[in-house]
Amino acid sequence: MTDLPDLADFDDLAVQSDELGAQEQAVLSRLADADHDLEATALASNVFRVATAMRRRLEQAALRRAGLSWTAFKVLWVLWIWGERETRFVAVEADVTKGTLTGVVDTLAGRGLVVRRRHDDDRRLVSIALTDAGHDLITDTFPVFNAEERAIADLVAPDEQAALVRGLRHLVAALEEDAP
Amino acid sequence: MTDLPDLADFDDLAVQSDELGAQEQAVLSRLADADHDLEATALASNVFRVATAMRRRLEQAALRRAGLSWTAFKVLWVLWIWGERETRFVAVEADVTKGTLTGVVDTLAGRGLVVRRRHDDDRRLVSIALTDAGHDLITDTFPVFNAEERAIADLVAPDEQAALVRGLRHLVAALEEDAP
DNA sequence: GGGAAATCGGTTGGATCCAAACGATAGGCT
DNA sequence: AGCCTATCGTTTGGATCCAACCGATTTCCC
Repeated sequence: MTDLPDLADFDDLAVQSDELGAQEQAVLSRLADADHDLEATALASNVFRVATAMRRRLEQAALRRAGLSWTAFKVLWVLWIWGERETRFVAVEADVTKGTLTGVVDTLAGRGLVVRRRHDDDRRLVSIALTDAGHDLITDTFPVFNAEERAIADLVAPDEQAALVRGLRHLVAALEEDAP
Repeated sequence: MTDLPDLADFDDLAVQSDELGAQEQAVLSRLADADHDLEATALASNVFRVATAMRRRLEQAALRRAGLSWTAFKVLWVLWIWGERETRFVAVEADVTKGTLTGVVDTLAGRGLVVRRRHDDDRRLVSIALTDAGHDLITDTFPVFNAEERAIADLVAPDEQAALVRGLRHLVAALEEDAP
């Protein structure tokens, strides 16, 4: 097989702006002549790149030391915010399926961070609550997490940050309203 | 145990704007008195909510029918954009670890969608390429995926979409530059 | 030429993640 | 009272996901 080119070989691709990363440049090259919507791709791909980079930073800076996965943290946080809640509610708030939540709660319960309680009257329902250890862990971890959120937010100017939040809220609302 | 409150019980929480969802309202209630940066939380949480909702829509509308997971699709797409590439390159572009990529490529190779080739000269290296079947699948799937990206982008006004993309690109660049 | 360090892709162990199905339970209707 | 439908949380099967580690290979230095 012939020698494979280096990524740097693509620096000479025509671009719309020097803001674009190499991946977007390659996409332009590949798709520009075709019936593809690059602006739409730009929105989606940049949302995902931001989300992935932010999550990685937050996991490294705040969750690793606490030994928490992303979703485990979200579950503790939802219970901290809302108090003892039923499984179906926590799954919605943590944005995972009930099946996934069962597994994550198994892990947290195994560490003594949460407990499950069967509902007295409707025995289909199970509620989940933080233990003292779980409460201590989330109150220790959240400030570190929030400080890193602040550090990330400070990477852009205040007015741009506000504009981003506004636009993202509009998009979230529209996505949730437009859901089938 | 006492009756657990309904989610609707929280509608009376004081809020900054009727744009806020119930979760942001609960966060305000819980955290507003404490040493927490809600604006920073707003940026991060809205990025993640948009990313999760978009991914769900794109998976439902375009990837499910093709039987592709999110990362499987990304791998096919990266190989389609860049051509045959080494494992280390594809892992970076698809934004997963080499270990994860190995598993995903196992799955795709098992379906006859990609092949692995050992490098002639440097026998540490393995490159991955689309098969004809893989090429057909990505060229069939991507237009559907892109149309859904367009439908999502059209949920906000063109000027707001442009502002979002610009802000997100700045944040991506800043995050990647600020990485340790 | 030989040894040390670095890199590569893959393996290990354990956790997450989903859709679909299941058993248990509740509510409505006849 | 009995049957049917719906809901709940869990289980199943299989895929993804990571950090850490491993064997194989390459490169560099003495």
